This record gives sequence, C-alpha cells and structure tokens, in this order.
Amino acid sequence: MANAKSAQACGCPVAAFQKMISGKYKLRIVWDLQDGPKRYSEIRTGLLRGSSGSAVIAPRVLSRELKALTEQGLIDRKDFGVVPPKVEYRLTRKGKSFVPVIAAIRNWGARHLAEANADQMVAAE
Amino acid sequence: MANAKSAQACGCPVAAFQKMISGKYKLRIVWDLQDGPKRYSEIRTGLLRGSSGSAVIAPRVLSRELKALTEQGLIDRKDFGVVPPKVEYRLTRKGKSFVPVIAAIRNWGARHLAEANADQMVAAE
DNA sequence: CGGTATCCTAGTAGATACTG
DNA sequence: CAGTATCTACTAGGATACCG
Repeated sequence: MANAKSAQACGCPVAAFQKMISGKYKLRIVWDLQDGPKRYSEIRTGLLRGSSGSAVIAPRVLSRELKALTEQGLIDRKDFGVVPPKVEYRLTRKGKSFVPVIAAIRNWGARHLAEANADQMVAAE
Repeated sequence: MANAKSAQACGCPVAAFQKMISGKYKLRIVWDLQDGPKRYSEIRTGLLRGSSGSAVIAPRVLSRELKALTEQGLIDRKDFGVVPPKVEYRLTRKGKSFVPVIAAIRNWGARHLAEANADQMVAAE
C-alpha cells in the first residue's frame, strides 16, 4: 500500500473508515470514553473487560492507538504535567459524533452476533 | 457485567464486528451487493471504482474475502455449474440487515472524512 | 504513572503463474 | 470465468525491559 491520502480521496468513506478504525482497540476506546474522560491506565483496565484473547495489553499497542486516535481528531489528550504523571483522554466533538455509529454497530452485533448472551444491551451502557 | 463464555459472547459486539469486517474489501463488497446479485468479475470491477492504491485486486484476496463473507453468513454463493463458469454472489438476510450499518458508516464518513471531496454522496448511490 | 525502545511472530495483501 | 498455488513485503500485535 502506497499512499495515505488515496483512501480519503477515492470517494469511498468506507475505505477511510476501515483505515480509521484499523487497530484492535480503537472502537472500544472511543466507546469507553463516551462516559467521560479517562486516564491511560483506566482505559487499559477497561479494555480488559471481556479481554479479546490476551491477558494484558501491550503498552506499545495501546499507546499507538491512542496516538492515532488523537491524530485523527477523535480523542483529545490532556497532560496534567505533574509527577507522578497524569494524562486524561476524552472525546472530541468528532469523536462524540462517532459514538452513534458505534452504537449502530453494537446494536447490529448484539442481534446478529451475540445471540446467546446479550448480557449488556446497548442502551444499558 | 454478566458472564462471558467466548470472545464473541463477551458482551462486546465491537470486537466481533472488527473481526467480521477484517479485510480490505468486505464492507465494499456487501455495499455493492445491495443492488442485487453480482458475478465474481463484476465485484472485482466494481471494487476498482476509486481504487485504493492498487490497479488490480489480487484474485487470491478477493476470493478469500468472498469465502469469509460466505462463511459468516453475510453473502450467498450461487454456482451455476456451467462452462465457462458462472458464479453469483448475493446478500443473505443477515447481509441485508447489515447494509444500514454500512450506510451509517458512509454517512458519518461523508460528513467527517470527505470534506474536500464528496464526489459521490451517500444518497447518490 | 504513562509511556518508549527492541525484538519477535503471525496474518494480510500484492504480484504472478497456472488450472478446471 | 472463476478461481487456486506460490512467494514475498509489510504491518499489526504481543512480550519484555526500561525511562522521565
């Protein structure tokens, strides 16, 4: 794959979307941040609810995804500049506008993918 | 949080969704099939509209994605069993139910990702 | 606490050639 | 026409150690 701009300019938002959410935890991160700002370790811990095959998330991975989401303008990073470090991540307006899309995905997934165990409904979040 | 038996049943449809659409062309394929059945080469040609950096799609890749979508129950493969070969792919009911989700994605993407170049709007399909 | 620096593995996609 | 076989390049993700 050559270019980064080709996906956006091709008139196909789907490809751009695919690239935007490429990353194992990105959708979950945005979803988890809808309730308010969270710190780095809170996000990491939150992602372990129903962990997807791994017992712990490599910090390198989480760091990269958070950075990507920040550059894509979905989340905002707030460094308090104190010791010990305190950093909060929160949704931007763009990020908040994306939450309903994730809700649609979750809604569909709950109906078609989690037939046996719809423990927490979308509305119950 | 209720109990989770498997990765899919973890109350996180998002992860299952991510896995389901993992593949460069899956969303596009489903989207393109909403107008009716298409043959293998029609799908390939259709995917080249606004090609994402490549002039041609490796048959191996398209084949794998079609197979995966079939196994996931989103599309159905109909082999006419003639020579020369004729195979049609069409959406299943599950696949059709997924179209609105893609529409939501496209809609969001058109507003937030394709600000400069919204050549073909969602409604213009 | 919130990362970064390395190293490693596995999977995804592309190119190309070939087949029923 | 609709794929399969093979080989290669790239990258996402994981493990681990360490730093500001």
